[in-house]
Amino acid sequence: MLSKKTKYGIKALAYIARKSDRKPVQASEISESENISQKFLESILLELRKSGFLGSKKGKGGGYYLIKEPVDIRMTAVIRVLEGPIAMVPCVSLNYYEKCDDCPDENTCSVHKLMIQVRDASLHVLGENTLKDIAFPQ
Amino acid sequence: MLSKKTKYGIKALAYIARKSDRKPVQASEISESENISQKFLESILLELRKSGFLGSKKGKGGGYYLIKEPVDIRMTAVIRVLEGPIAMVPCVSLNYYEKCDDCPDENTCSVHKLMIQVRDASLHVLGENTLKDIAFPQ
DNA sequence: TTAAAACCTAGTAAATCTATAGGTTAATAG
DNA sequence: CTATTAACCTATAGATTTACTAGGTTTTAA
Repeated sequence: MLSKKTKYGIKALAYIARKSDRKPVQASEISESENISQKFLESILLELRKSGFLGSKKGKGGGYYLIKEPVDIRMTAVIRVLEGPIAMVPCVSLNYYEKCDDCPDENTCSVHKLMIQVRDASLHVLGENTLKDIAFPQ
Repeated sequence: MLSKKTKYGIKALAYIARKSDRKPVQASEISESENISQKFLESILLELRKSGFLGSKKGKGGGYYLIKEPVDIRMTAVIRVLEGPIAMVPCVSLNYYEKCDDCPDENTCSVHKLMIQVRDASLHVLGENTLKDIAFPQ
């Protein structure tokens, strides 16, 4: 399951992307428009800034703005930052690999092979979709 | 993320499927062989029995056995019973649909369309794979 | 009659999620 | 220079979920 944090984060990025003029967008505006608790959203936007998706400007007229073009932001990258691994088990995660306690050998694990397939399928979808695709659906 | 419960459940089913003679398999045997806490495993096997995947026999020589052929057990069905929805958000779940609090209109939600694609990709993989495929990998 | 194994109920420690509270700092407008 | 705005920061807390554990009861076979 996708956490609310990730969901809100994606929605916020899409909202900012849709405001094509490069003027900063305030957290309060996104919060109201997307029905997200403002304080919670602030922490998410902060995280997105720290991880290099957003820039920010303080004070009056300040807010958040995209640093890269929407077409250059893959959804894999966004989800990895906000949610963590895309894989359903750590032992098949490319970016957050962890060995399972219970498995002596991954190659003979019945779950392992299946989860690699699921991971690759998700990875394909999320890697093909960029922020542009989700902010401006056709 | 896949819960341990689901992971253990799949491993247990695969273990039982591999014992091709139809004699009941004890929880203790699976527990030892697959490194799963026995009590926890018992509760999982019980759930799998109640949901129609396994039959059971009490007393000495008792245990759990498959009710259907492995080839007739899709991984979608197993995961839905143990884990719940396959979709990453309830609003795109086929079997566990729920409306989002924050979304006035799903059709204009940027996350919605993306998550439908992810769901369909996962559904395809999990629907193509049966217990036979994961118990007897080639 | 004894042992084995499924079955049942309850509880619990730890982690995670979803925020909220209450401020500080920096930038802008007047 | 001052007031206002909005990002930034730290801490905390309630709710939920996860991953078990404890301690039994019931059924079956030898």
